[in-house]
Amino acid sequence: MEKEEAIARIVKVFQQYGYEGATLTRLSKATGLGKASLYHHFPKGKEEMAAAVLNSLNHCLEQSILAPLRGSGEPRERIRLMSIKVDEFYNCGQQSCLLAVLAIGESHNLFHTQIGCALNLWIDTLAQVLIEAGFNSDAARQKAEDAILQIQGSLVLARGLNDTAPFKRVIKRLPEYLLNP
Amino acid sequence: MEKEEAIARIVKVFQQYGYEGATLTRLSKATGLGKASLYHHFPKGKEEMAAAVLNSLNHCLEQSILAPLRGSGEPRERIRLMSIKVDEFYNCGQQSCLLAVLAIGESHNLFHTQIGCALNLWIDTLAQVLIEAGFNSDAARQKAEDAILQIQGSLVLARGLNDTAPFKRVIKRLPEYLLNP
DNA sequence: GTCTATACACCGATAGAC
DNA sequence: GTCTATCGGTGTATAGAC
Repeated sequence: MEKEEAIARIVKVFQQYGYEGATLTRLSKATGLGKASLYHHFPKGKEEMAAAVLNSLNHCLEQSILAPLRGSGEPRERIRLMSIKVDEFYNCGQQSCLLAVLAIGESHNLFHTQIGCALNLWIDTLAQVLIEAGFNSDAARQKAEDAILQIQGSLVLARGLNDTAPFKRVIKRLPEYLLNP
Repeated sequence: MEKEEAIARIVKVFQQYGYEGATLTRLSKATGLGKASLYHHFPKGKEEMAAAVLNSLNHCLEQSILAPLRGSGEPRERIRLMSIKVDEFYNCGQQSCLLAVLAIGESHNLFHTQIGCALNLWIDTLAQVLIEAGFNSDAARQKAEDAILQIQGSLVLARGLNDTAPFKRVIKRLPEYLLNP
């Protein structure tokens, strides 16, 4: 599908500029399509593009992060794999999280349900691994929430300090942090 | 000063909508001033308003968070006080961090230096307290960075999950987290 | 399916009366 | 110091040719 490539480029525009800053002009330049062509693929315009972008993100999250977590190996190995995939997913900390960016401005009202679902799904899936690793339900949920929280915080700091070191540090210690009692 | 009150209202618009979403119409409604009146107070328009908002934030950060950290009491007591002030500062997790919001979109290019300085100042001041508490320089810096990272991450999660619990949890355990070896 | 041309609303910004 | 009125530019969205 060529549409997948277009969506991938649209994702980057929303990530970098946020919902309000992702203008049709920028989206047009990023995809190489004219404005009218964008409306051919996304009849409801920008809102539909953002929805498609969130669907794409859910798909990527599922394929590259959640699927490994639900795998059949040792919990420690699955978490190690997730860390690697998270590192790839955010390009070593150089990219903002779309879920966090779209939680600001008008897009918050439009998509807060889907944003919440995506975050919760990630947390729940990670918590399940921790339960398998021997933690009780509450501790697992809290640790999982904490892991996502640290990933998000490290992305904010990486952007704010213009230095990916905080992200790299969080990713590196993630398996140890999650599995230590 | 009445201008302080106007800036306080402008802050909330930038927090909620981001730089691109903070339109003059919204800023006008929020302050009760006409567009032309806003230009009387901020001749360079929106960019100057955002700069004023960042100055105001730096002032608030200094007064309510950094000053207590530089106080003369026990490190443990100063950090406890900071936690309380951070809780107030972000309205118990209901408000986004302006530094994080302005690090997205065009405002990132305009203000990334000031955003980085503000974050670094906070981290450095906190690290100094930890050094006084007995940590070596590297450990103190890392712990301080981690604390700010967790605060930022908890704000992202609070917004994304529409639940301030993650923020409250981070704030509650902050003193213990920072001072345990 | 893509383009050019265009419609209309809103944006940031300014002029000038009060 | 605030307002109304207005400017040029840009935003989203559409019409219609190819």
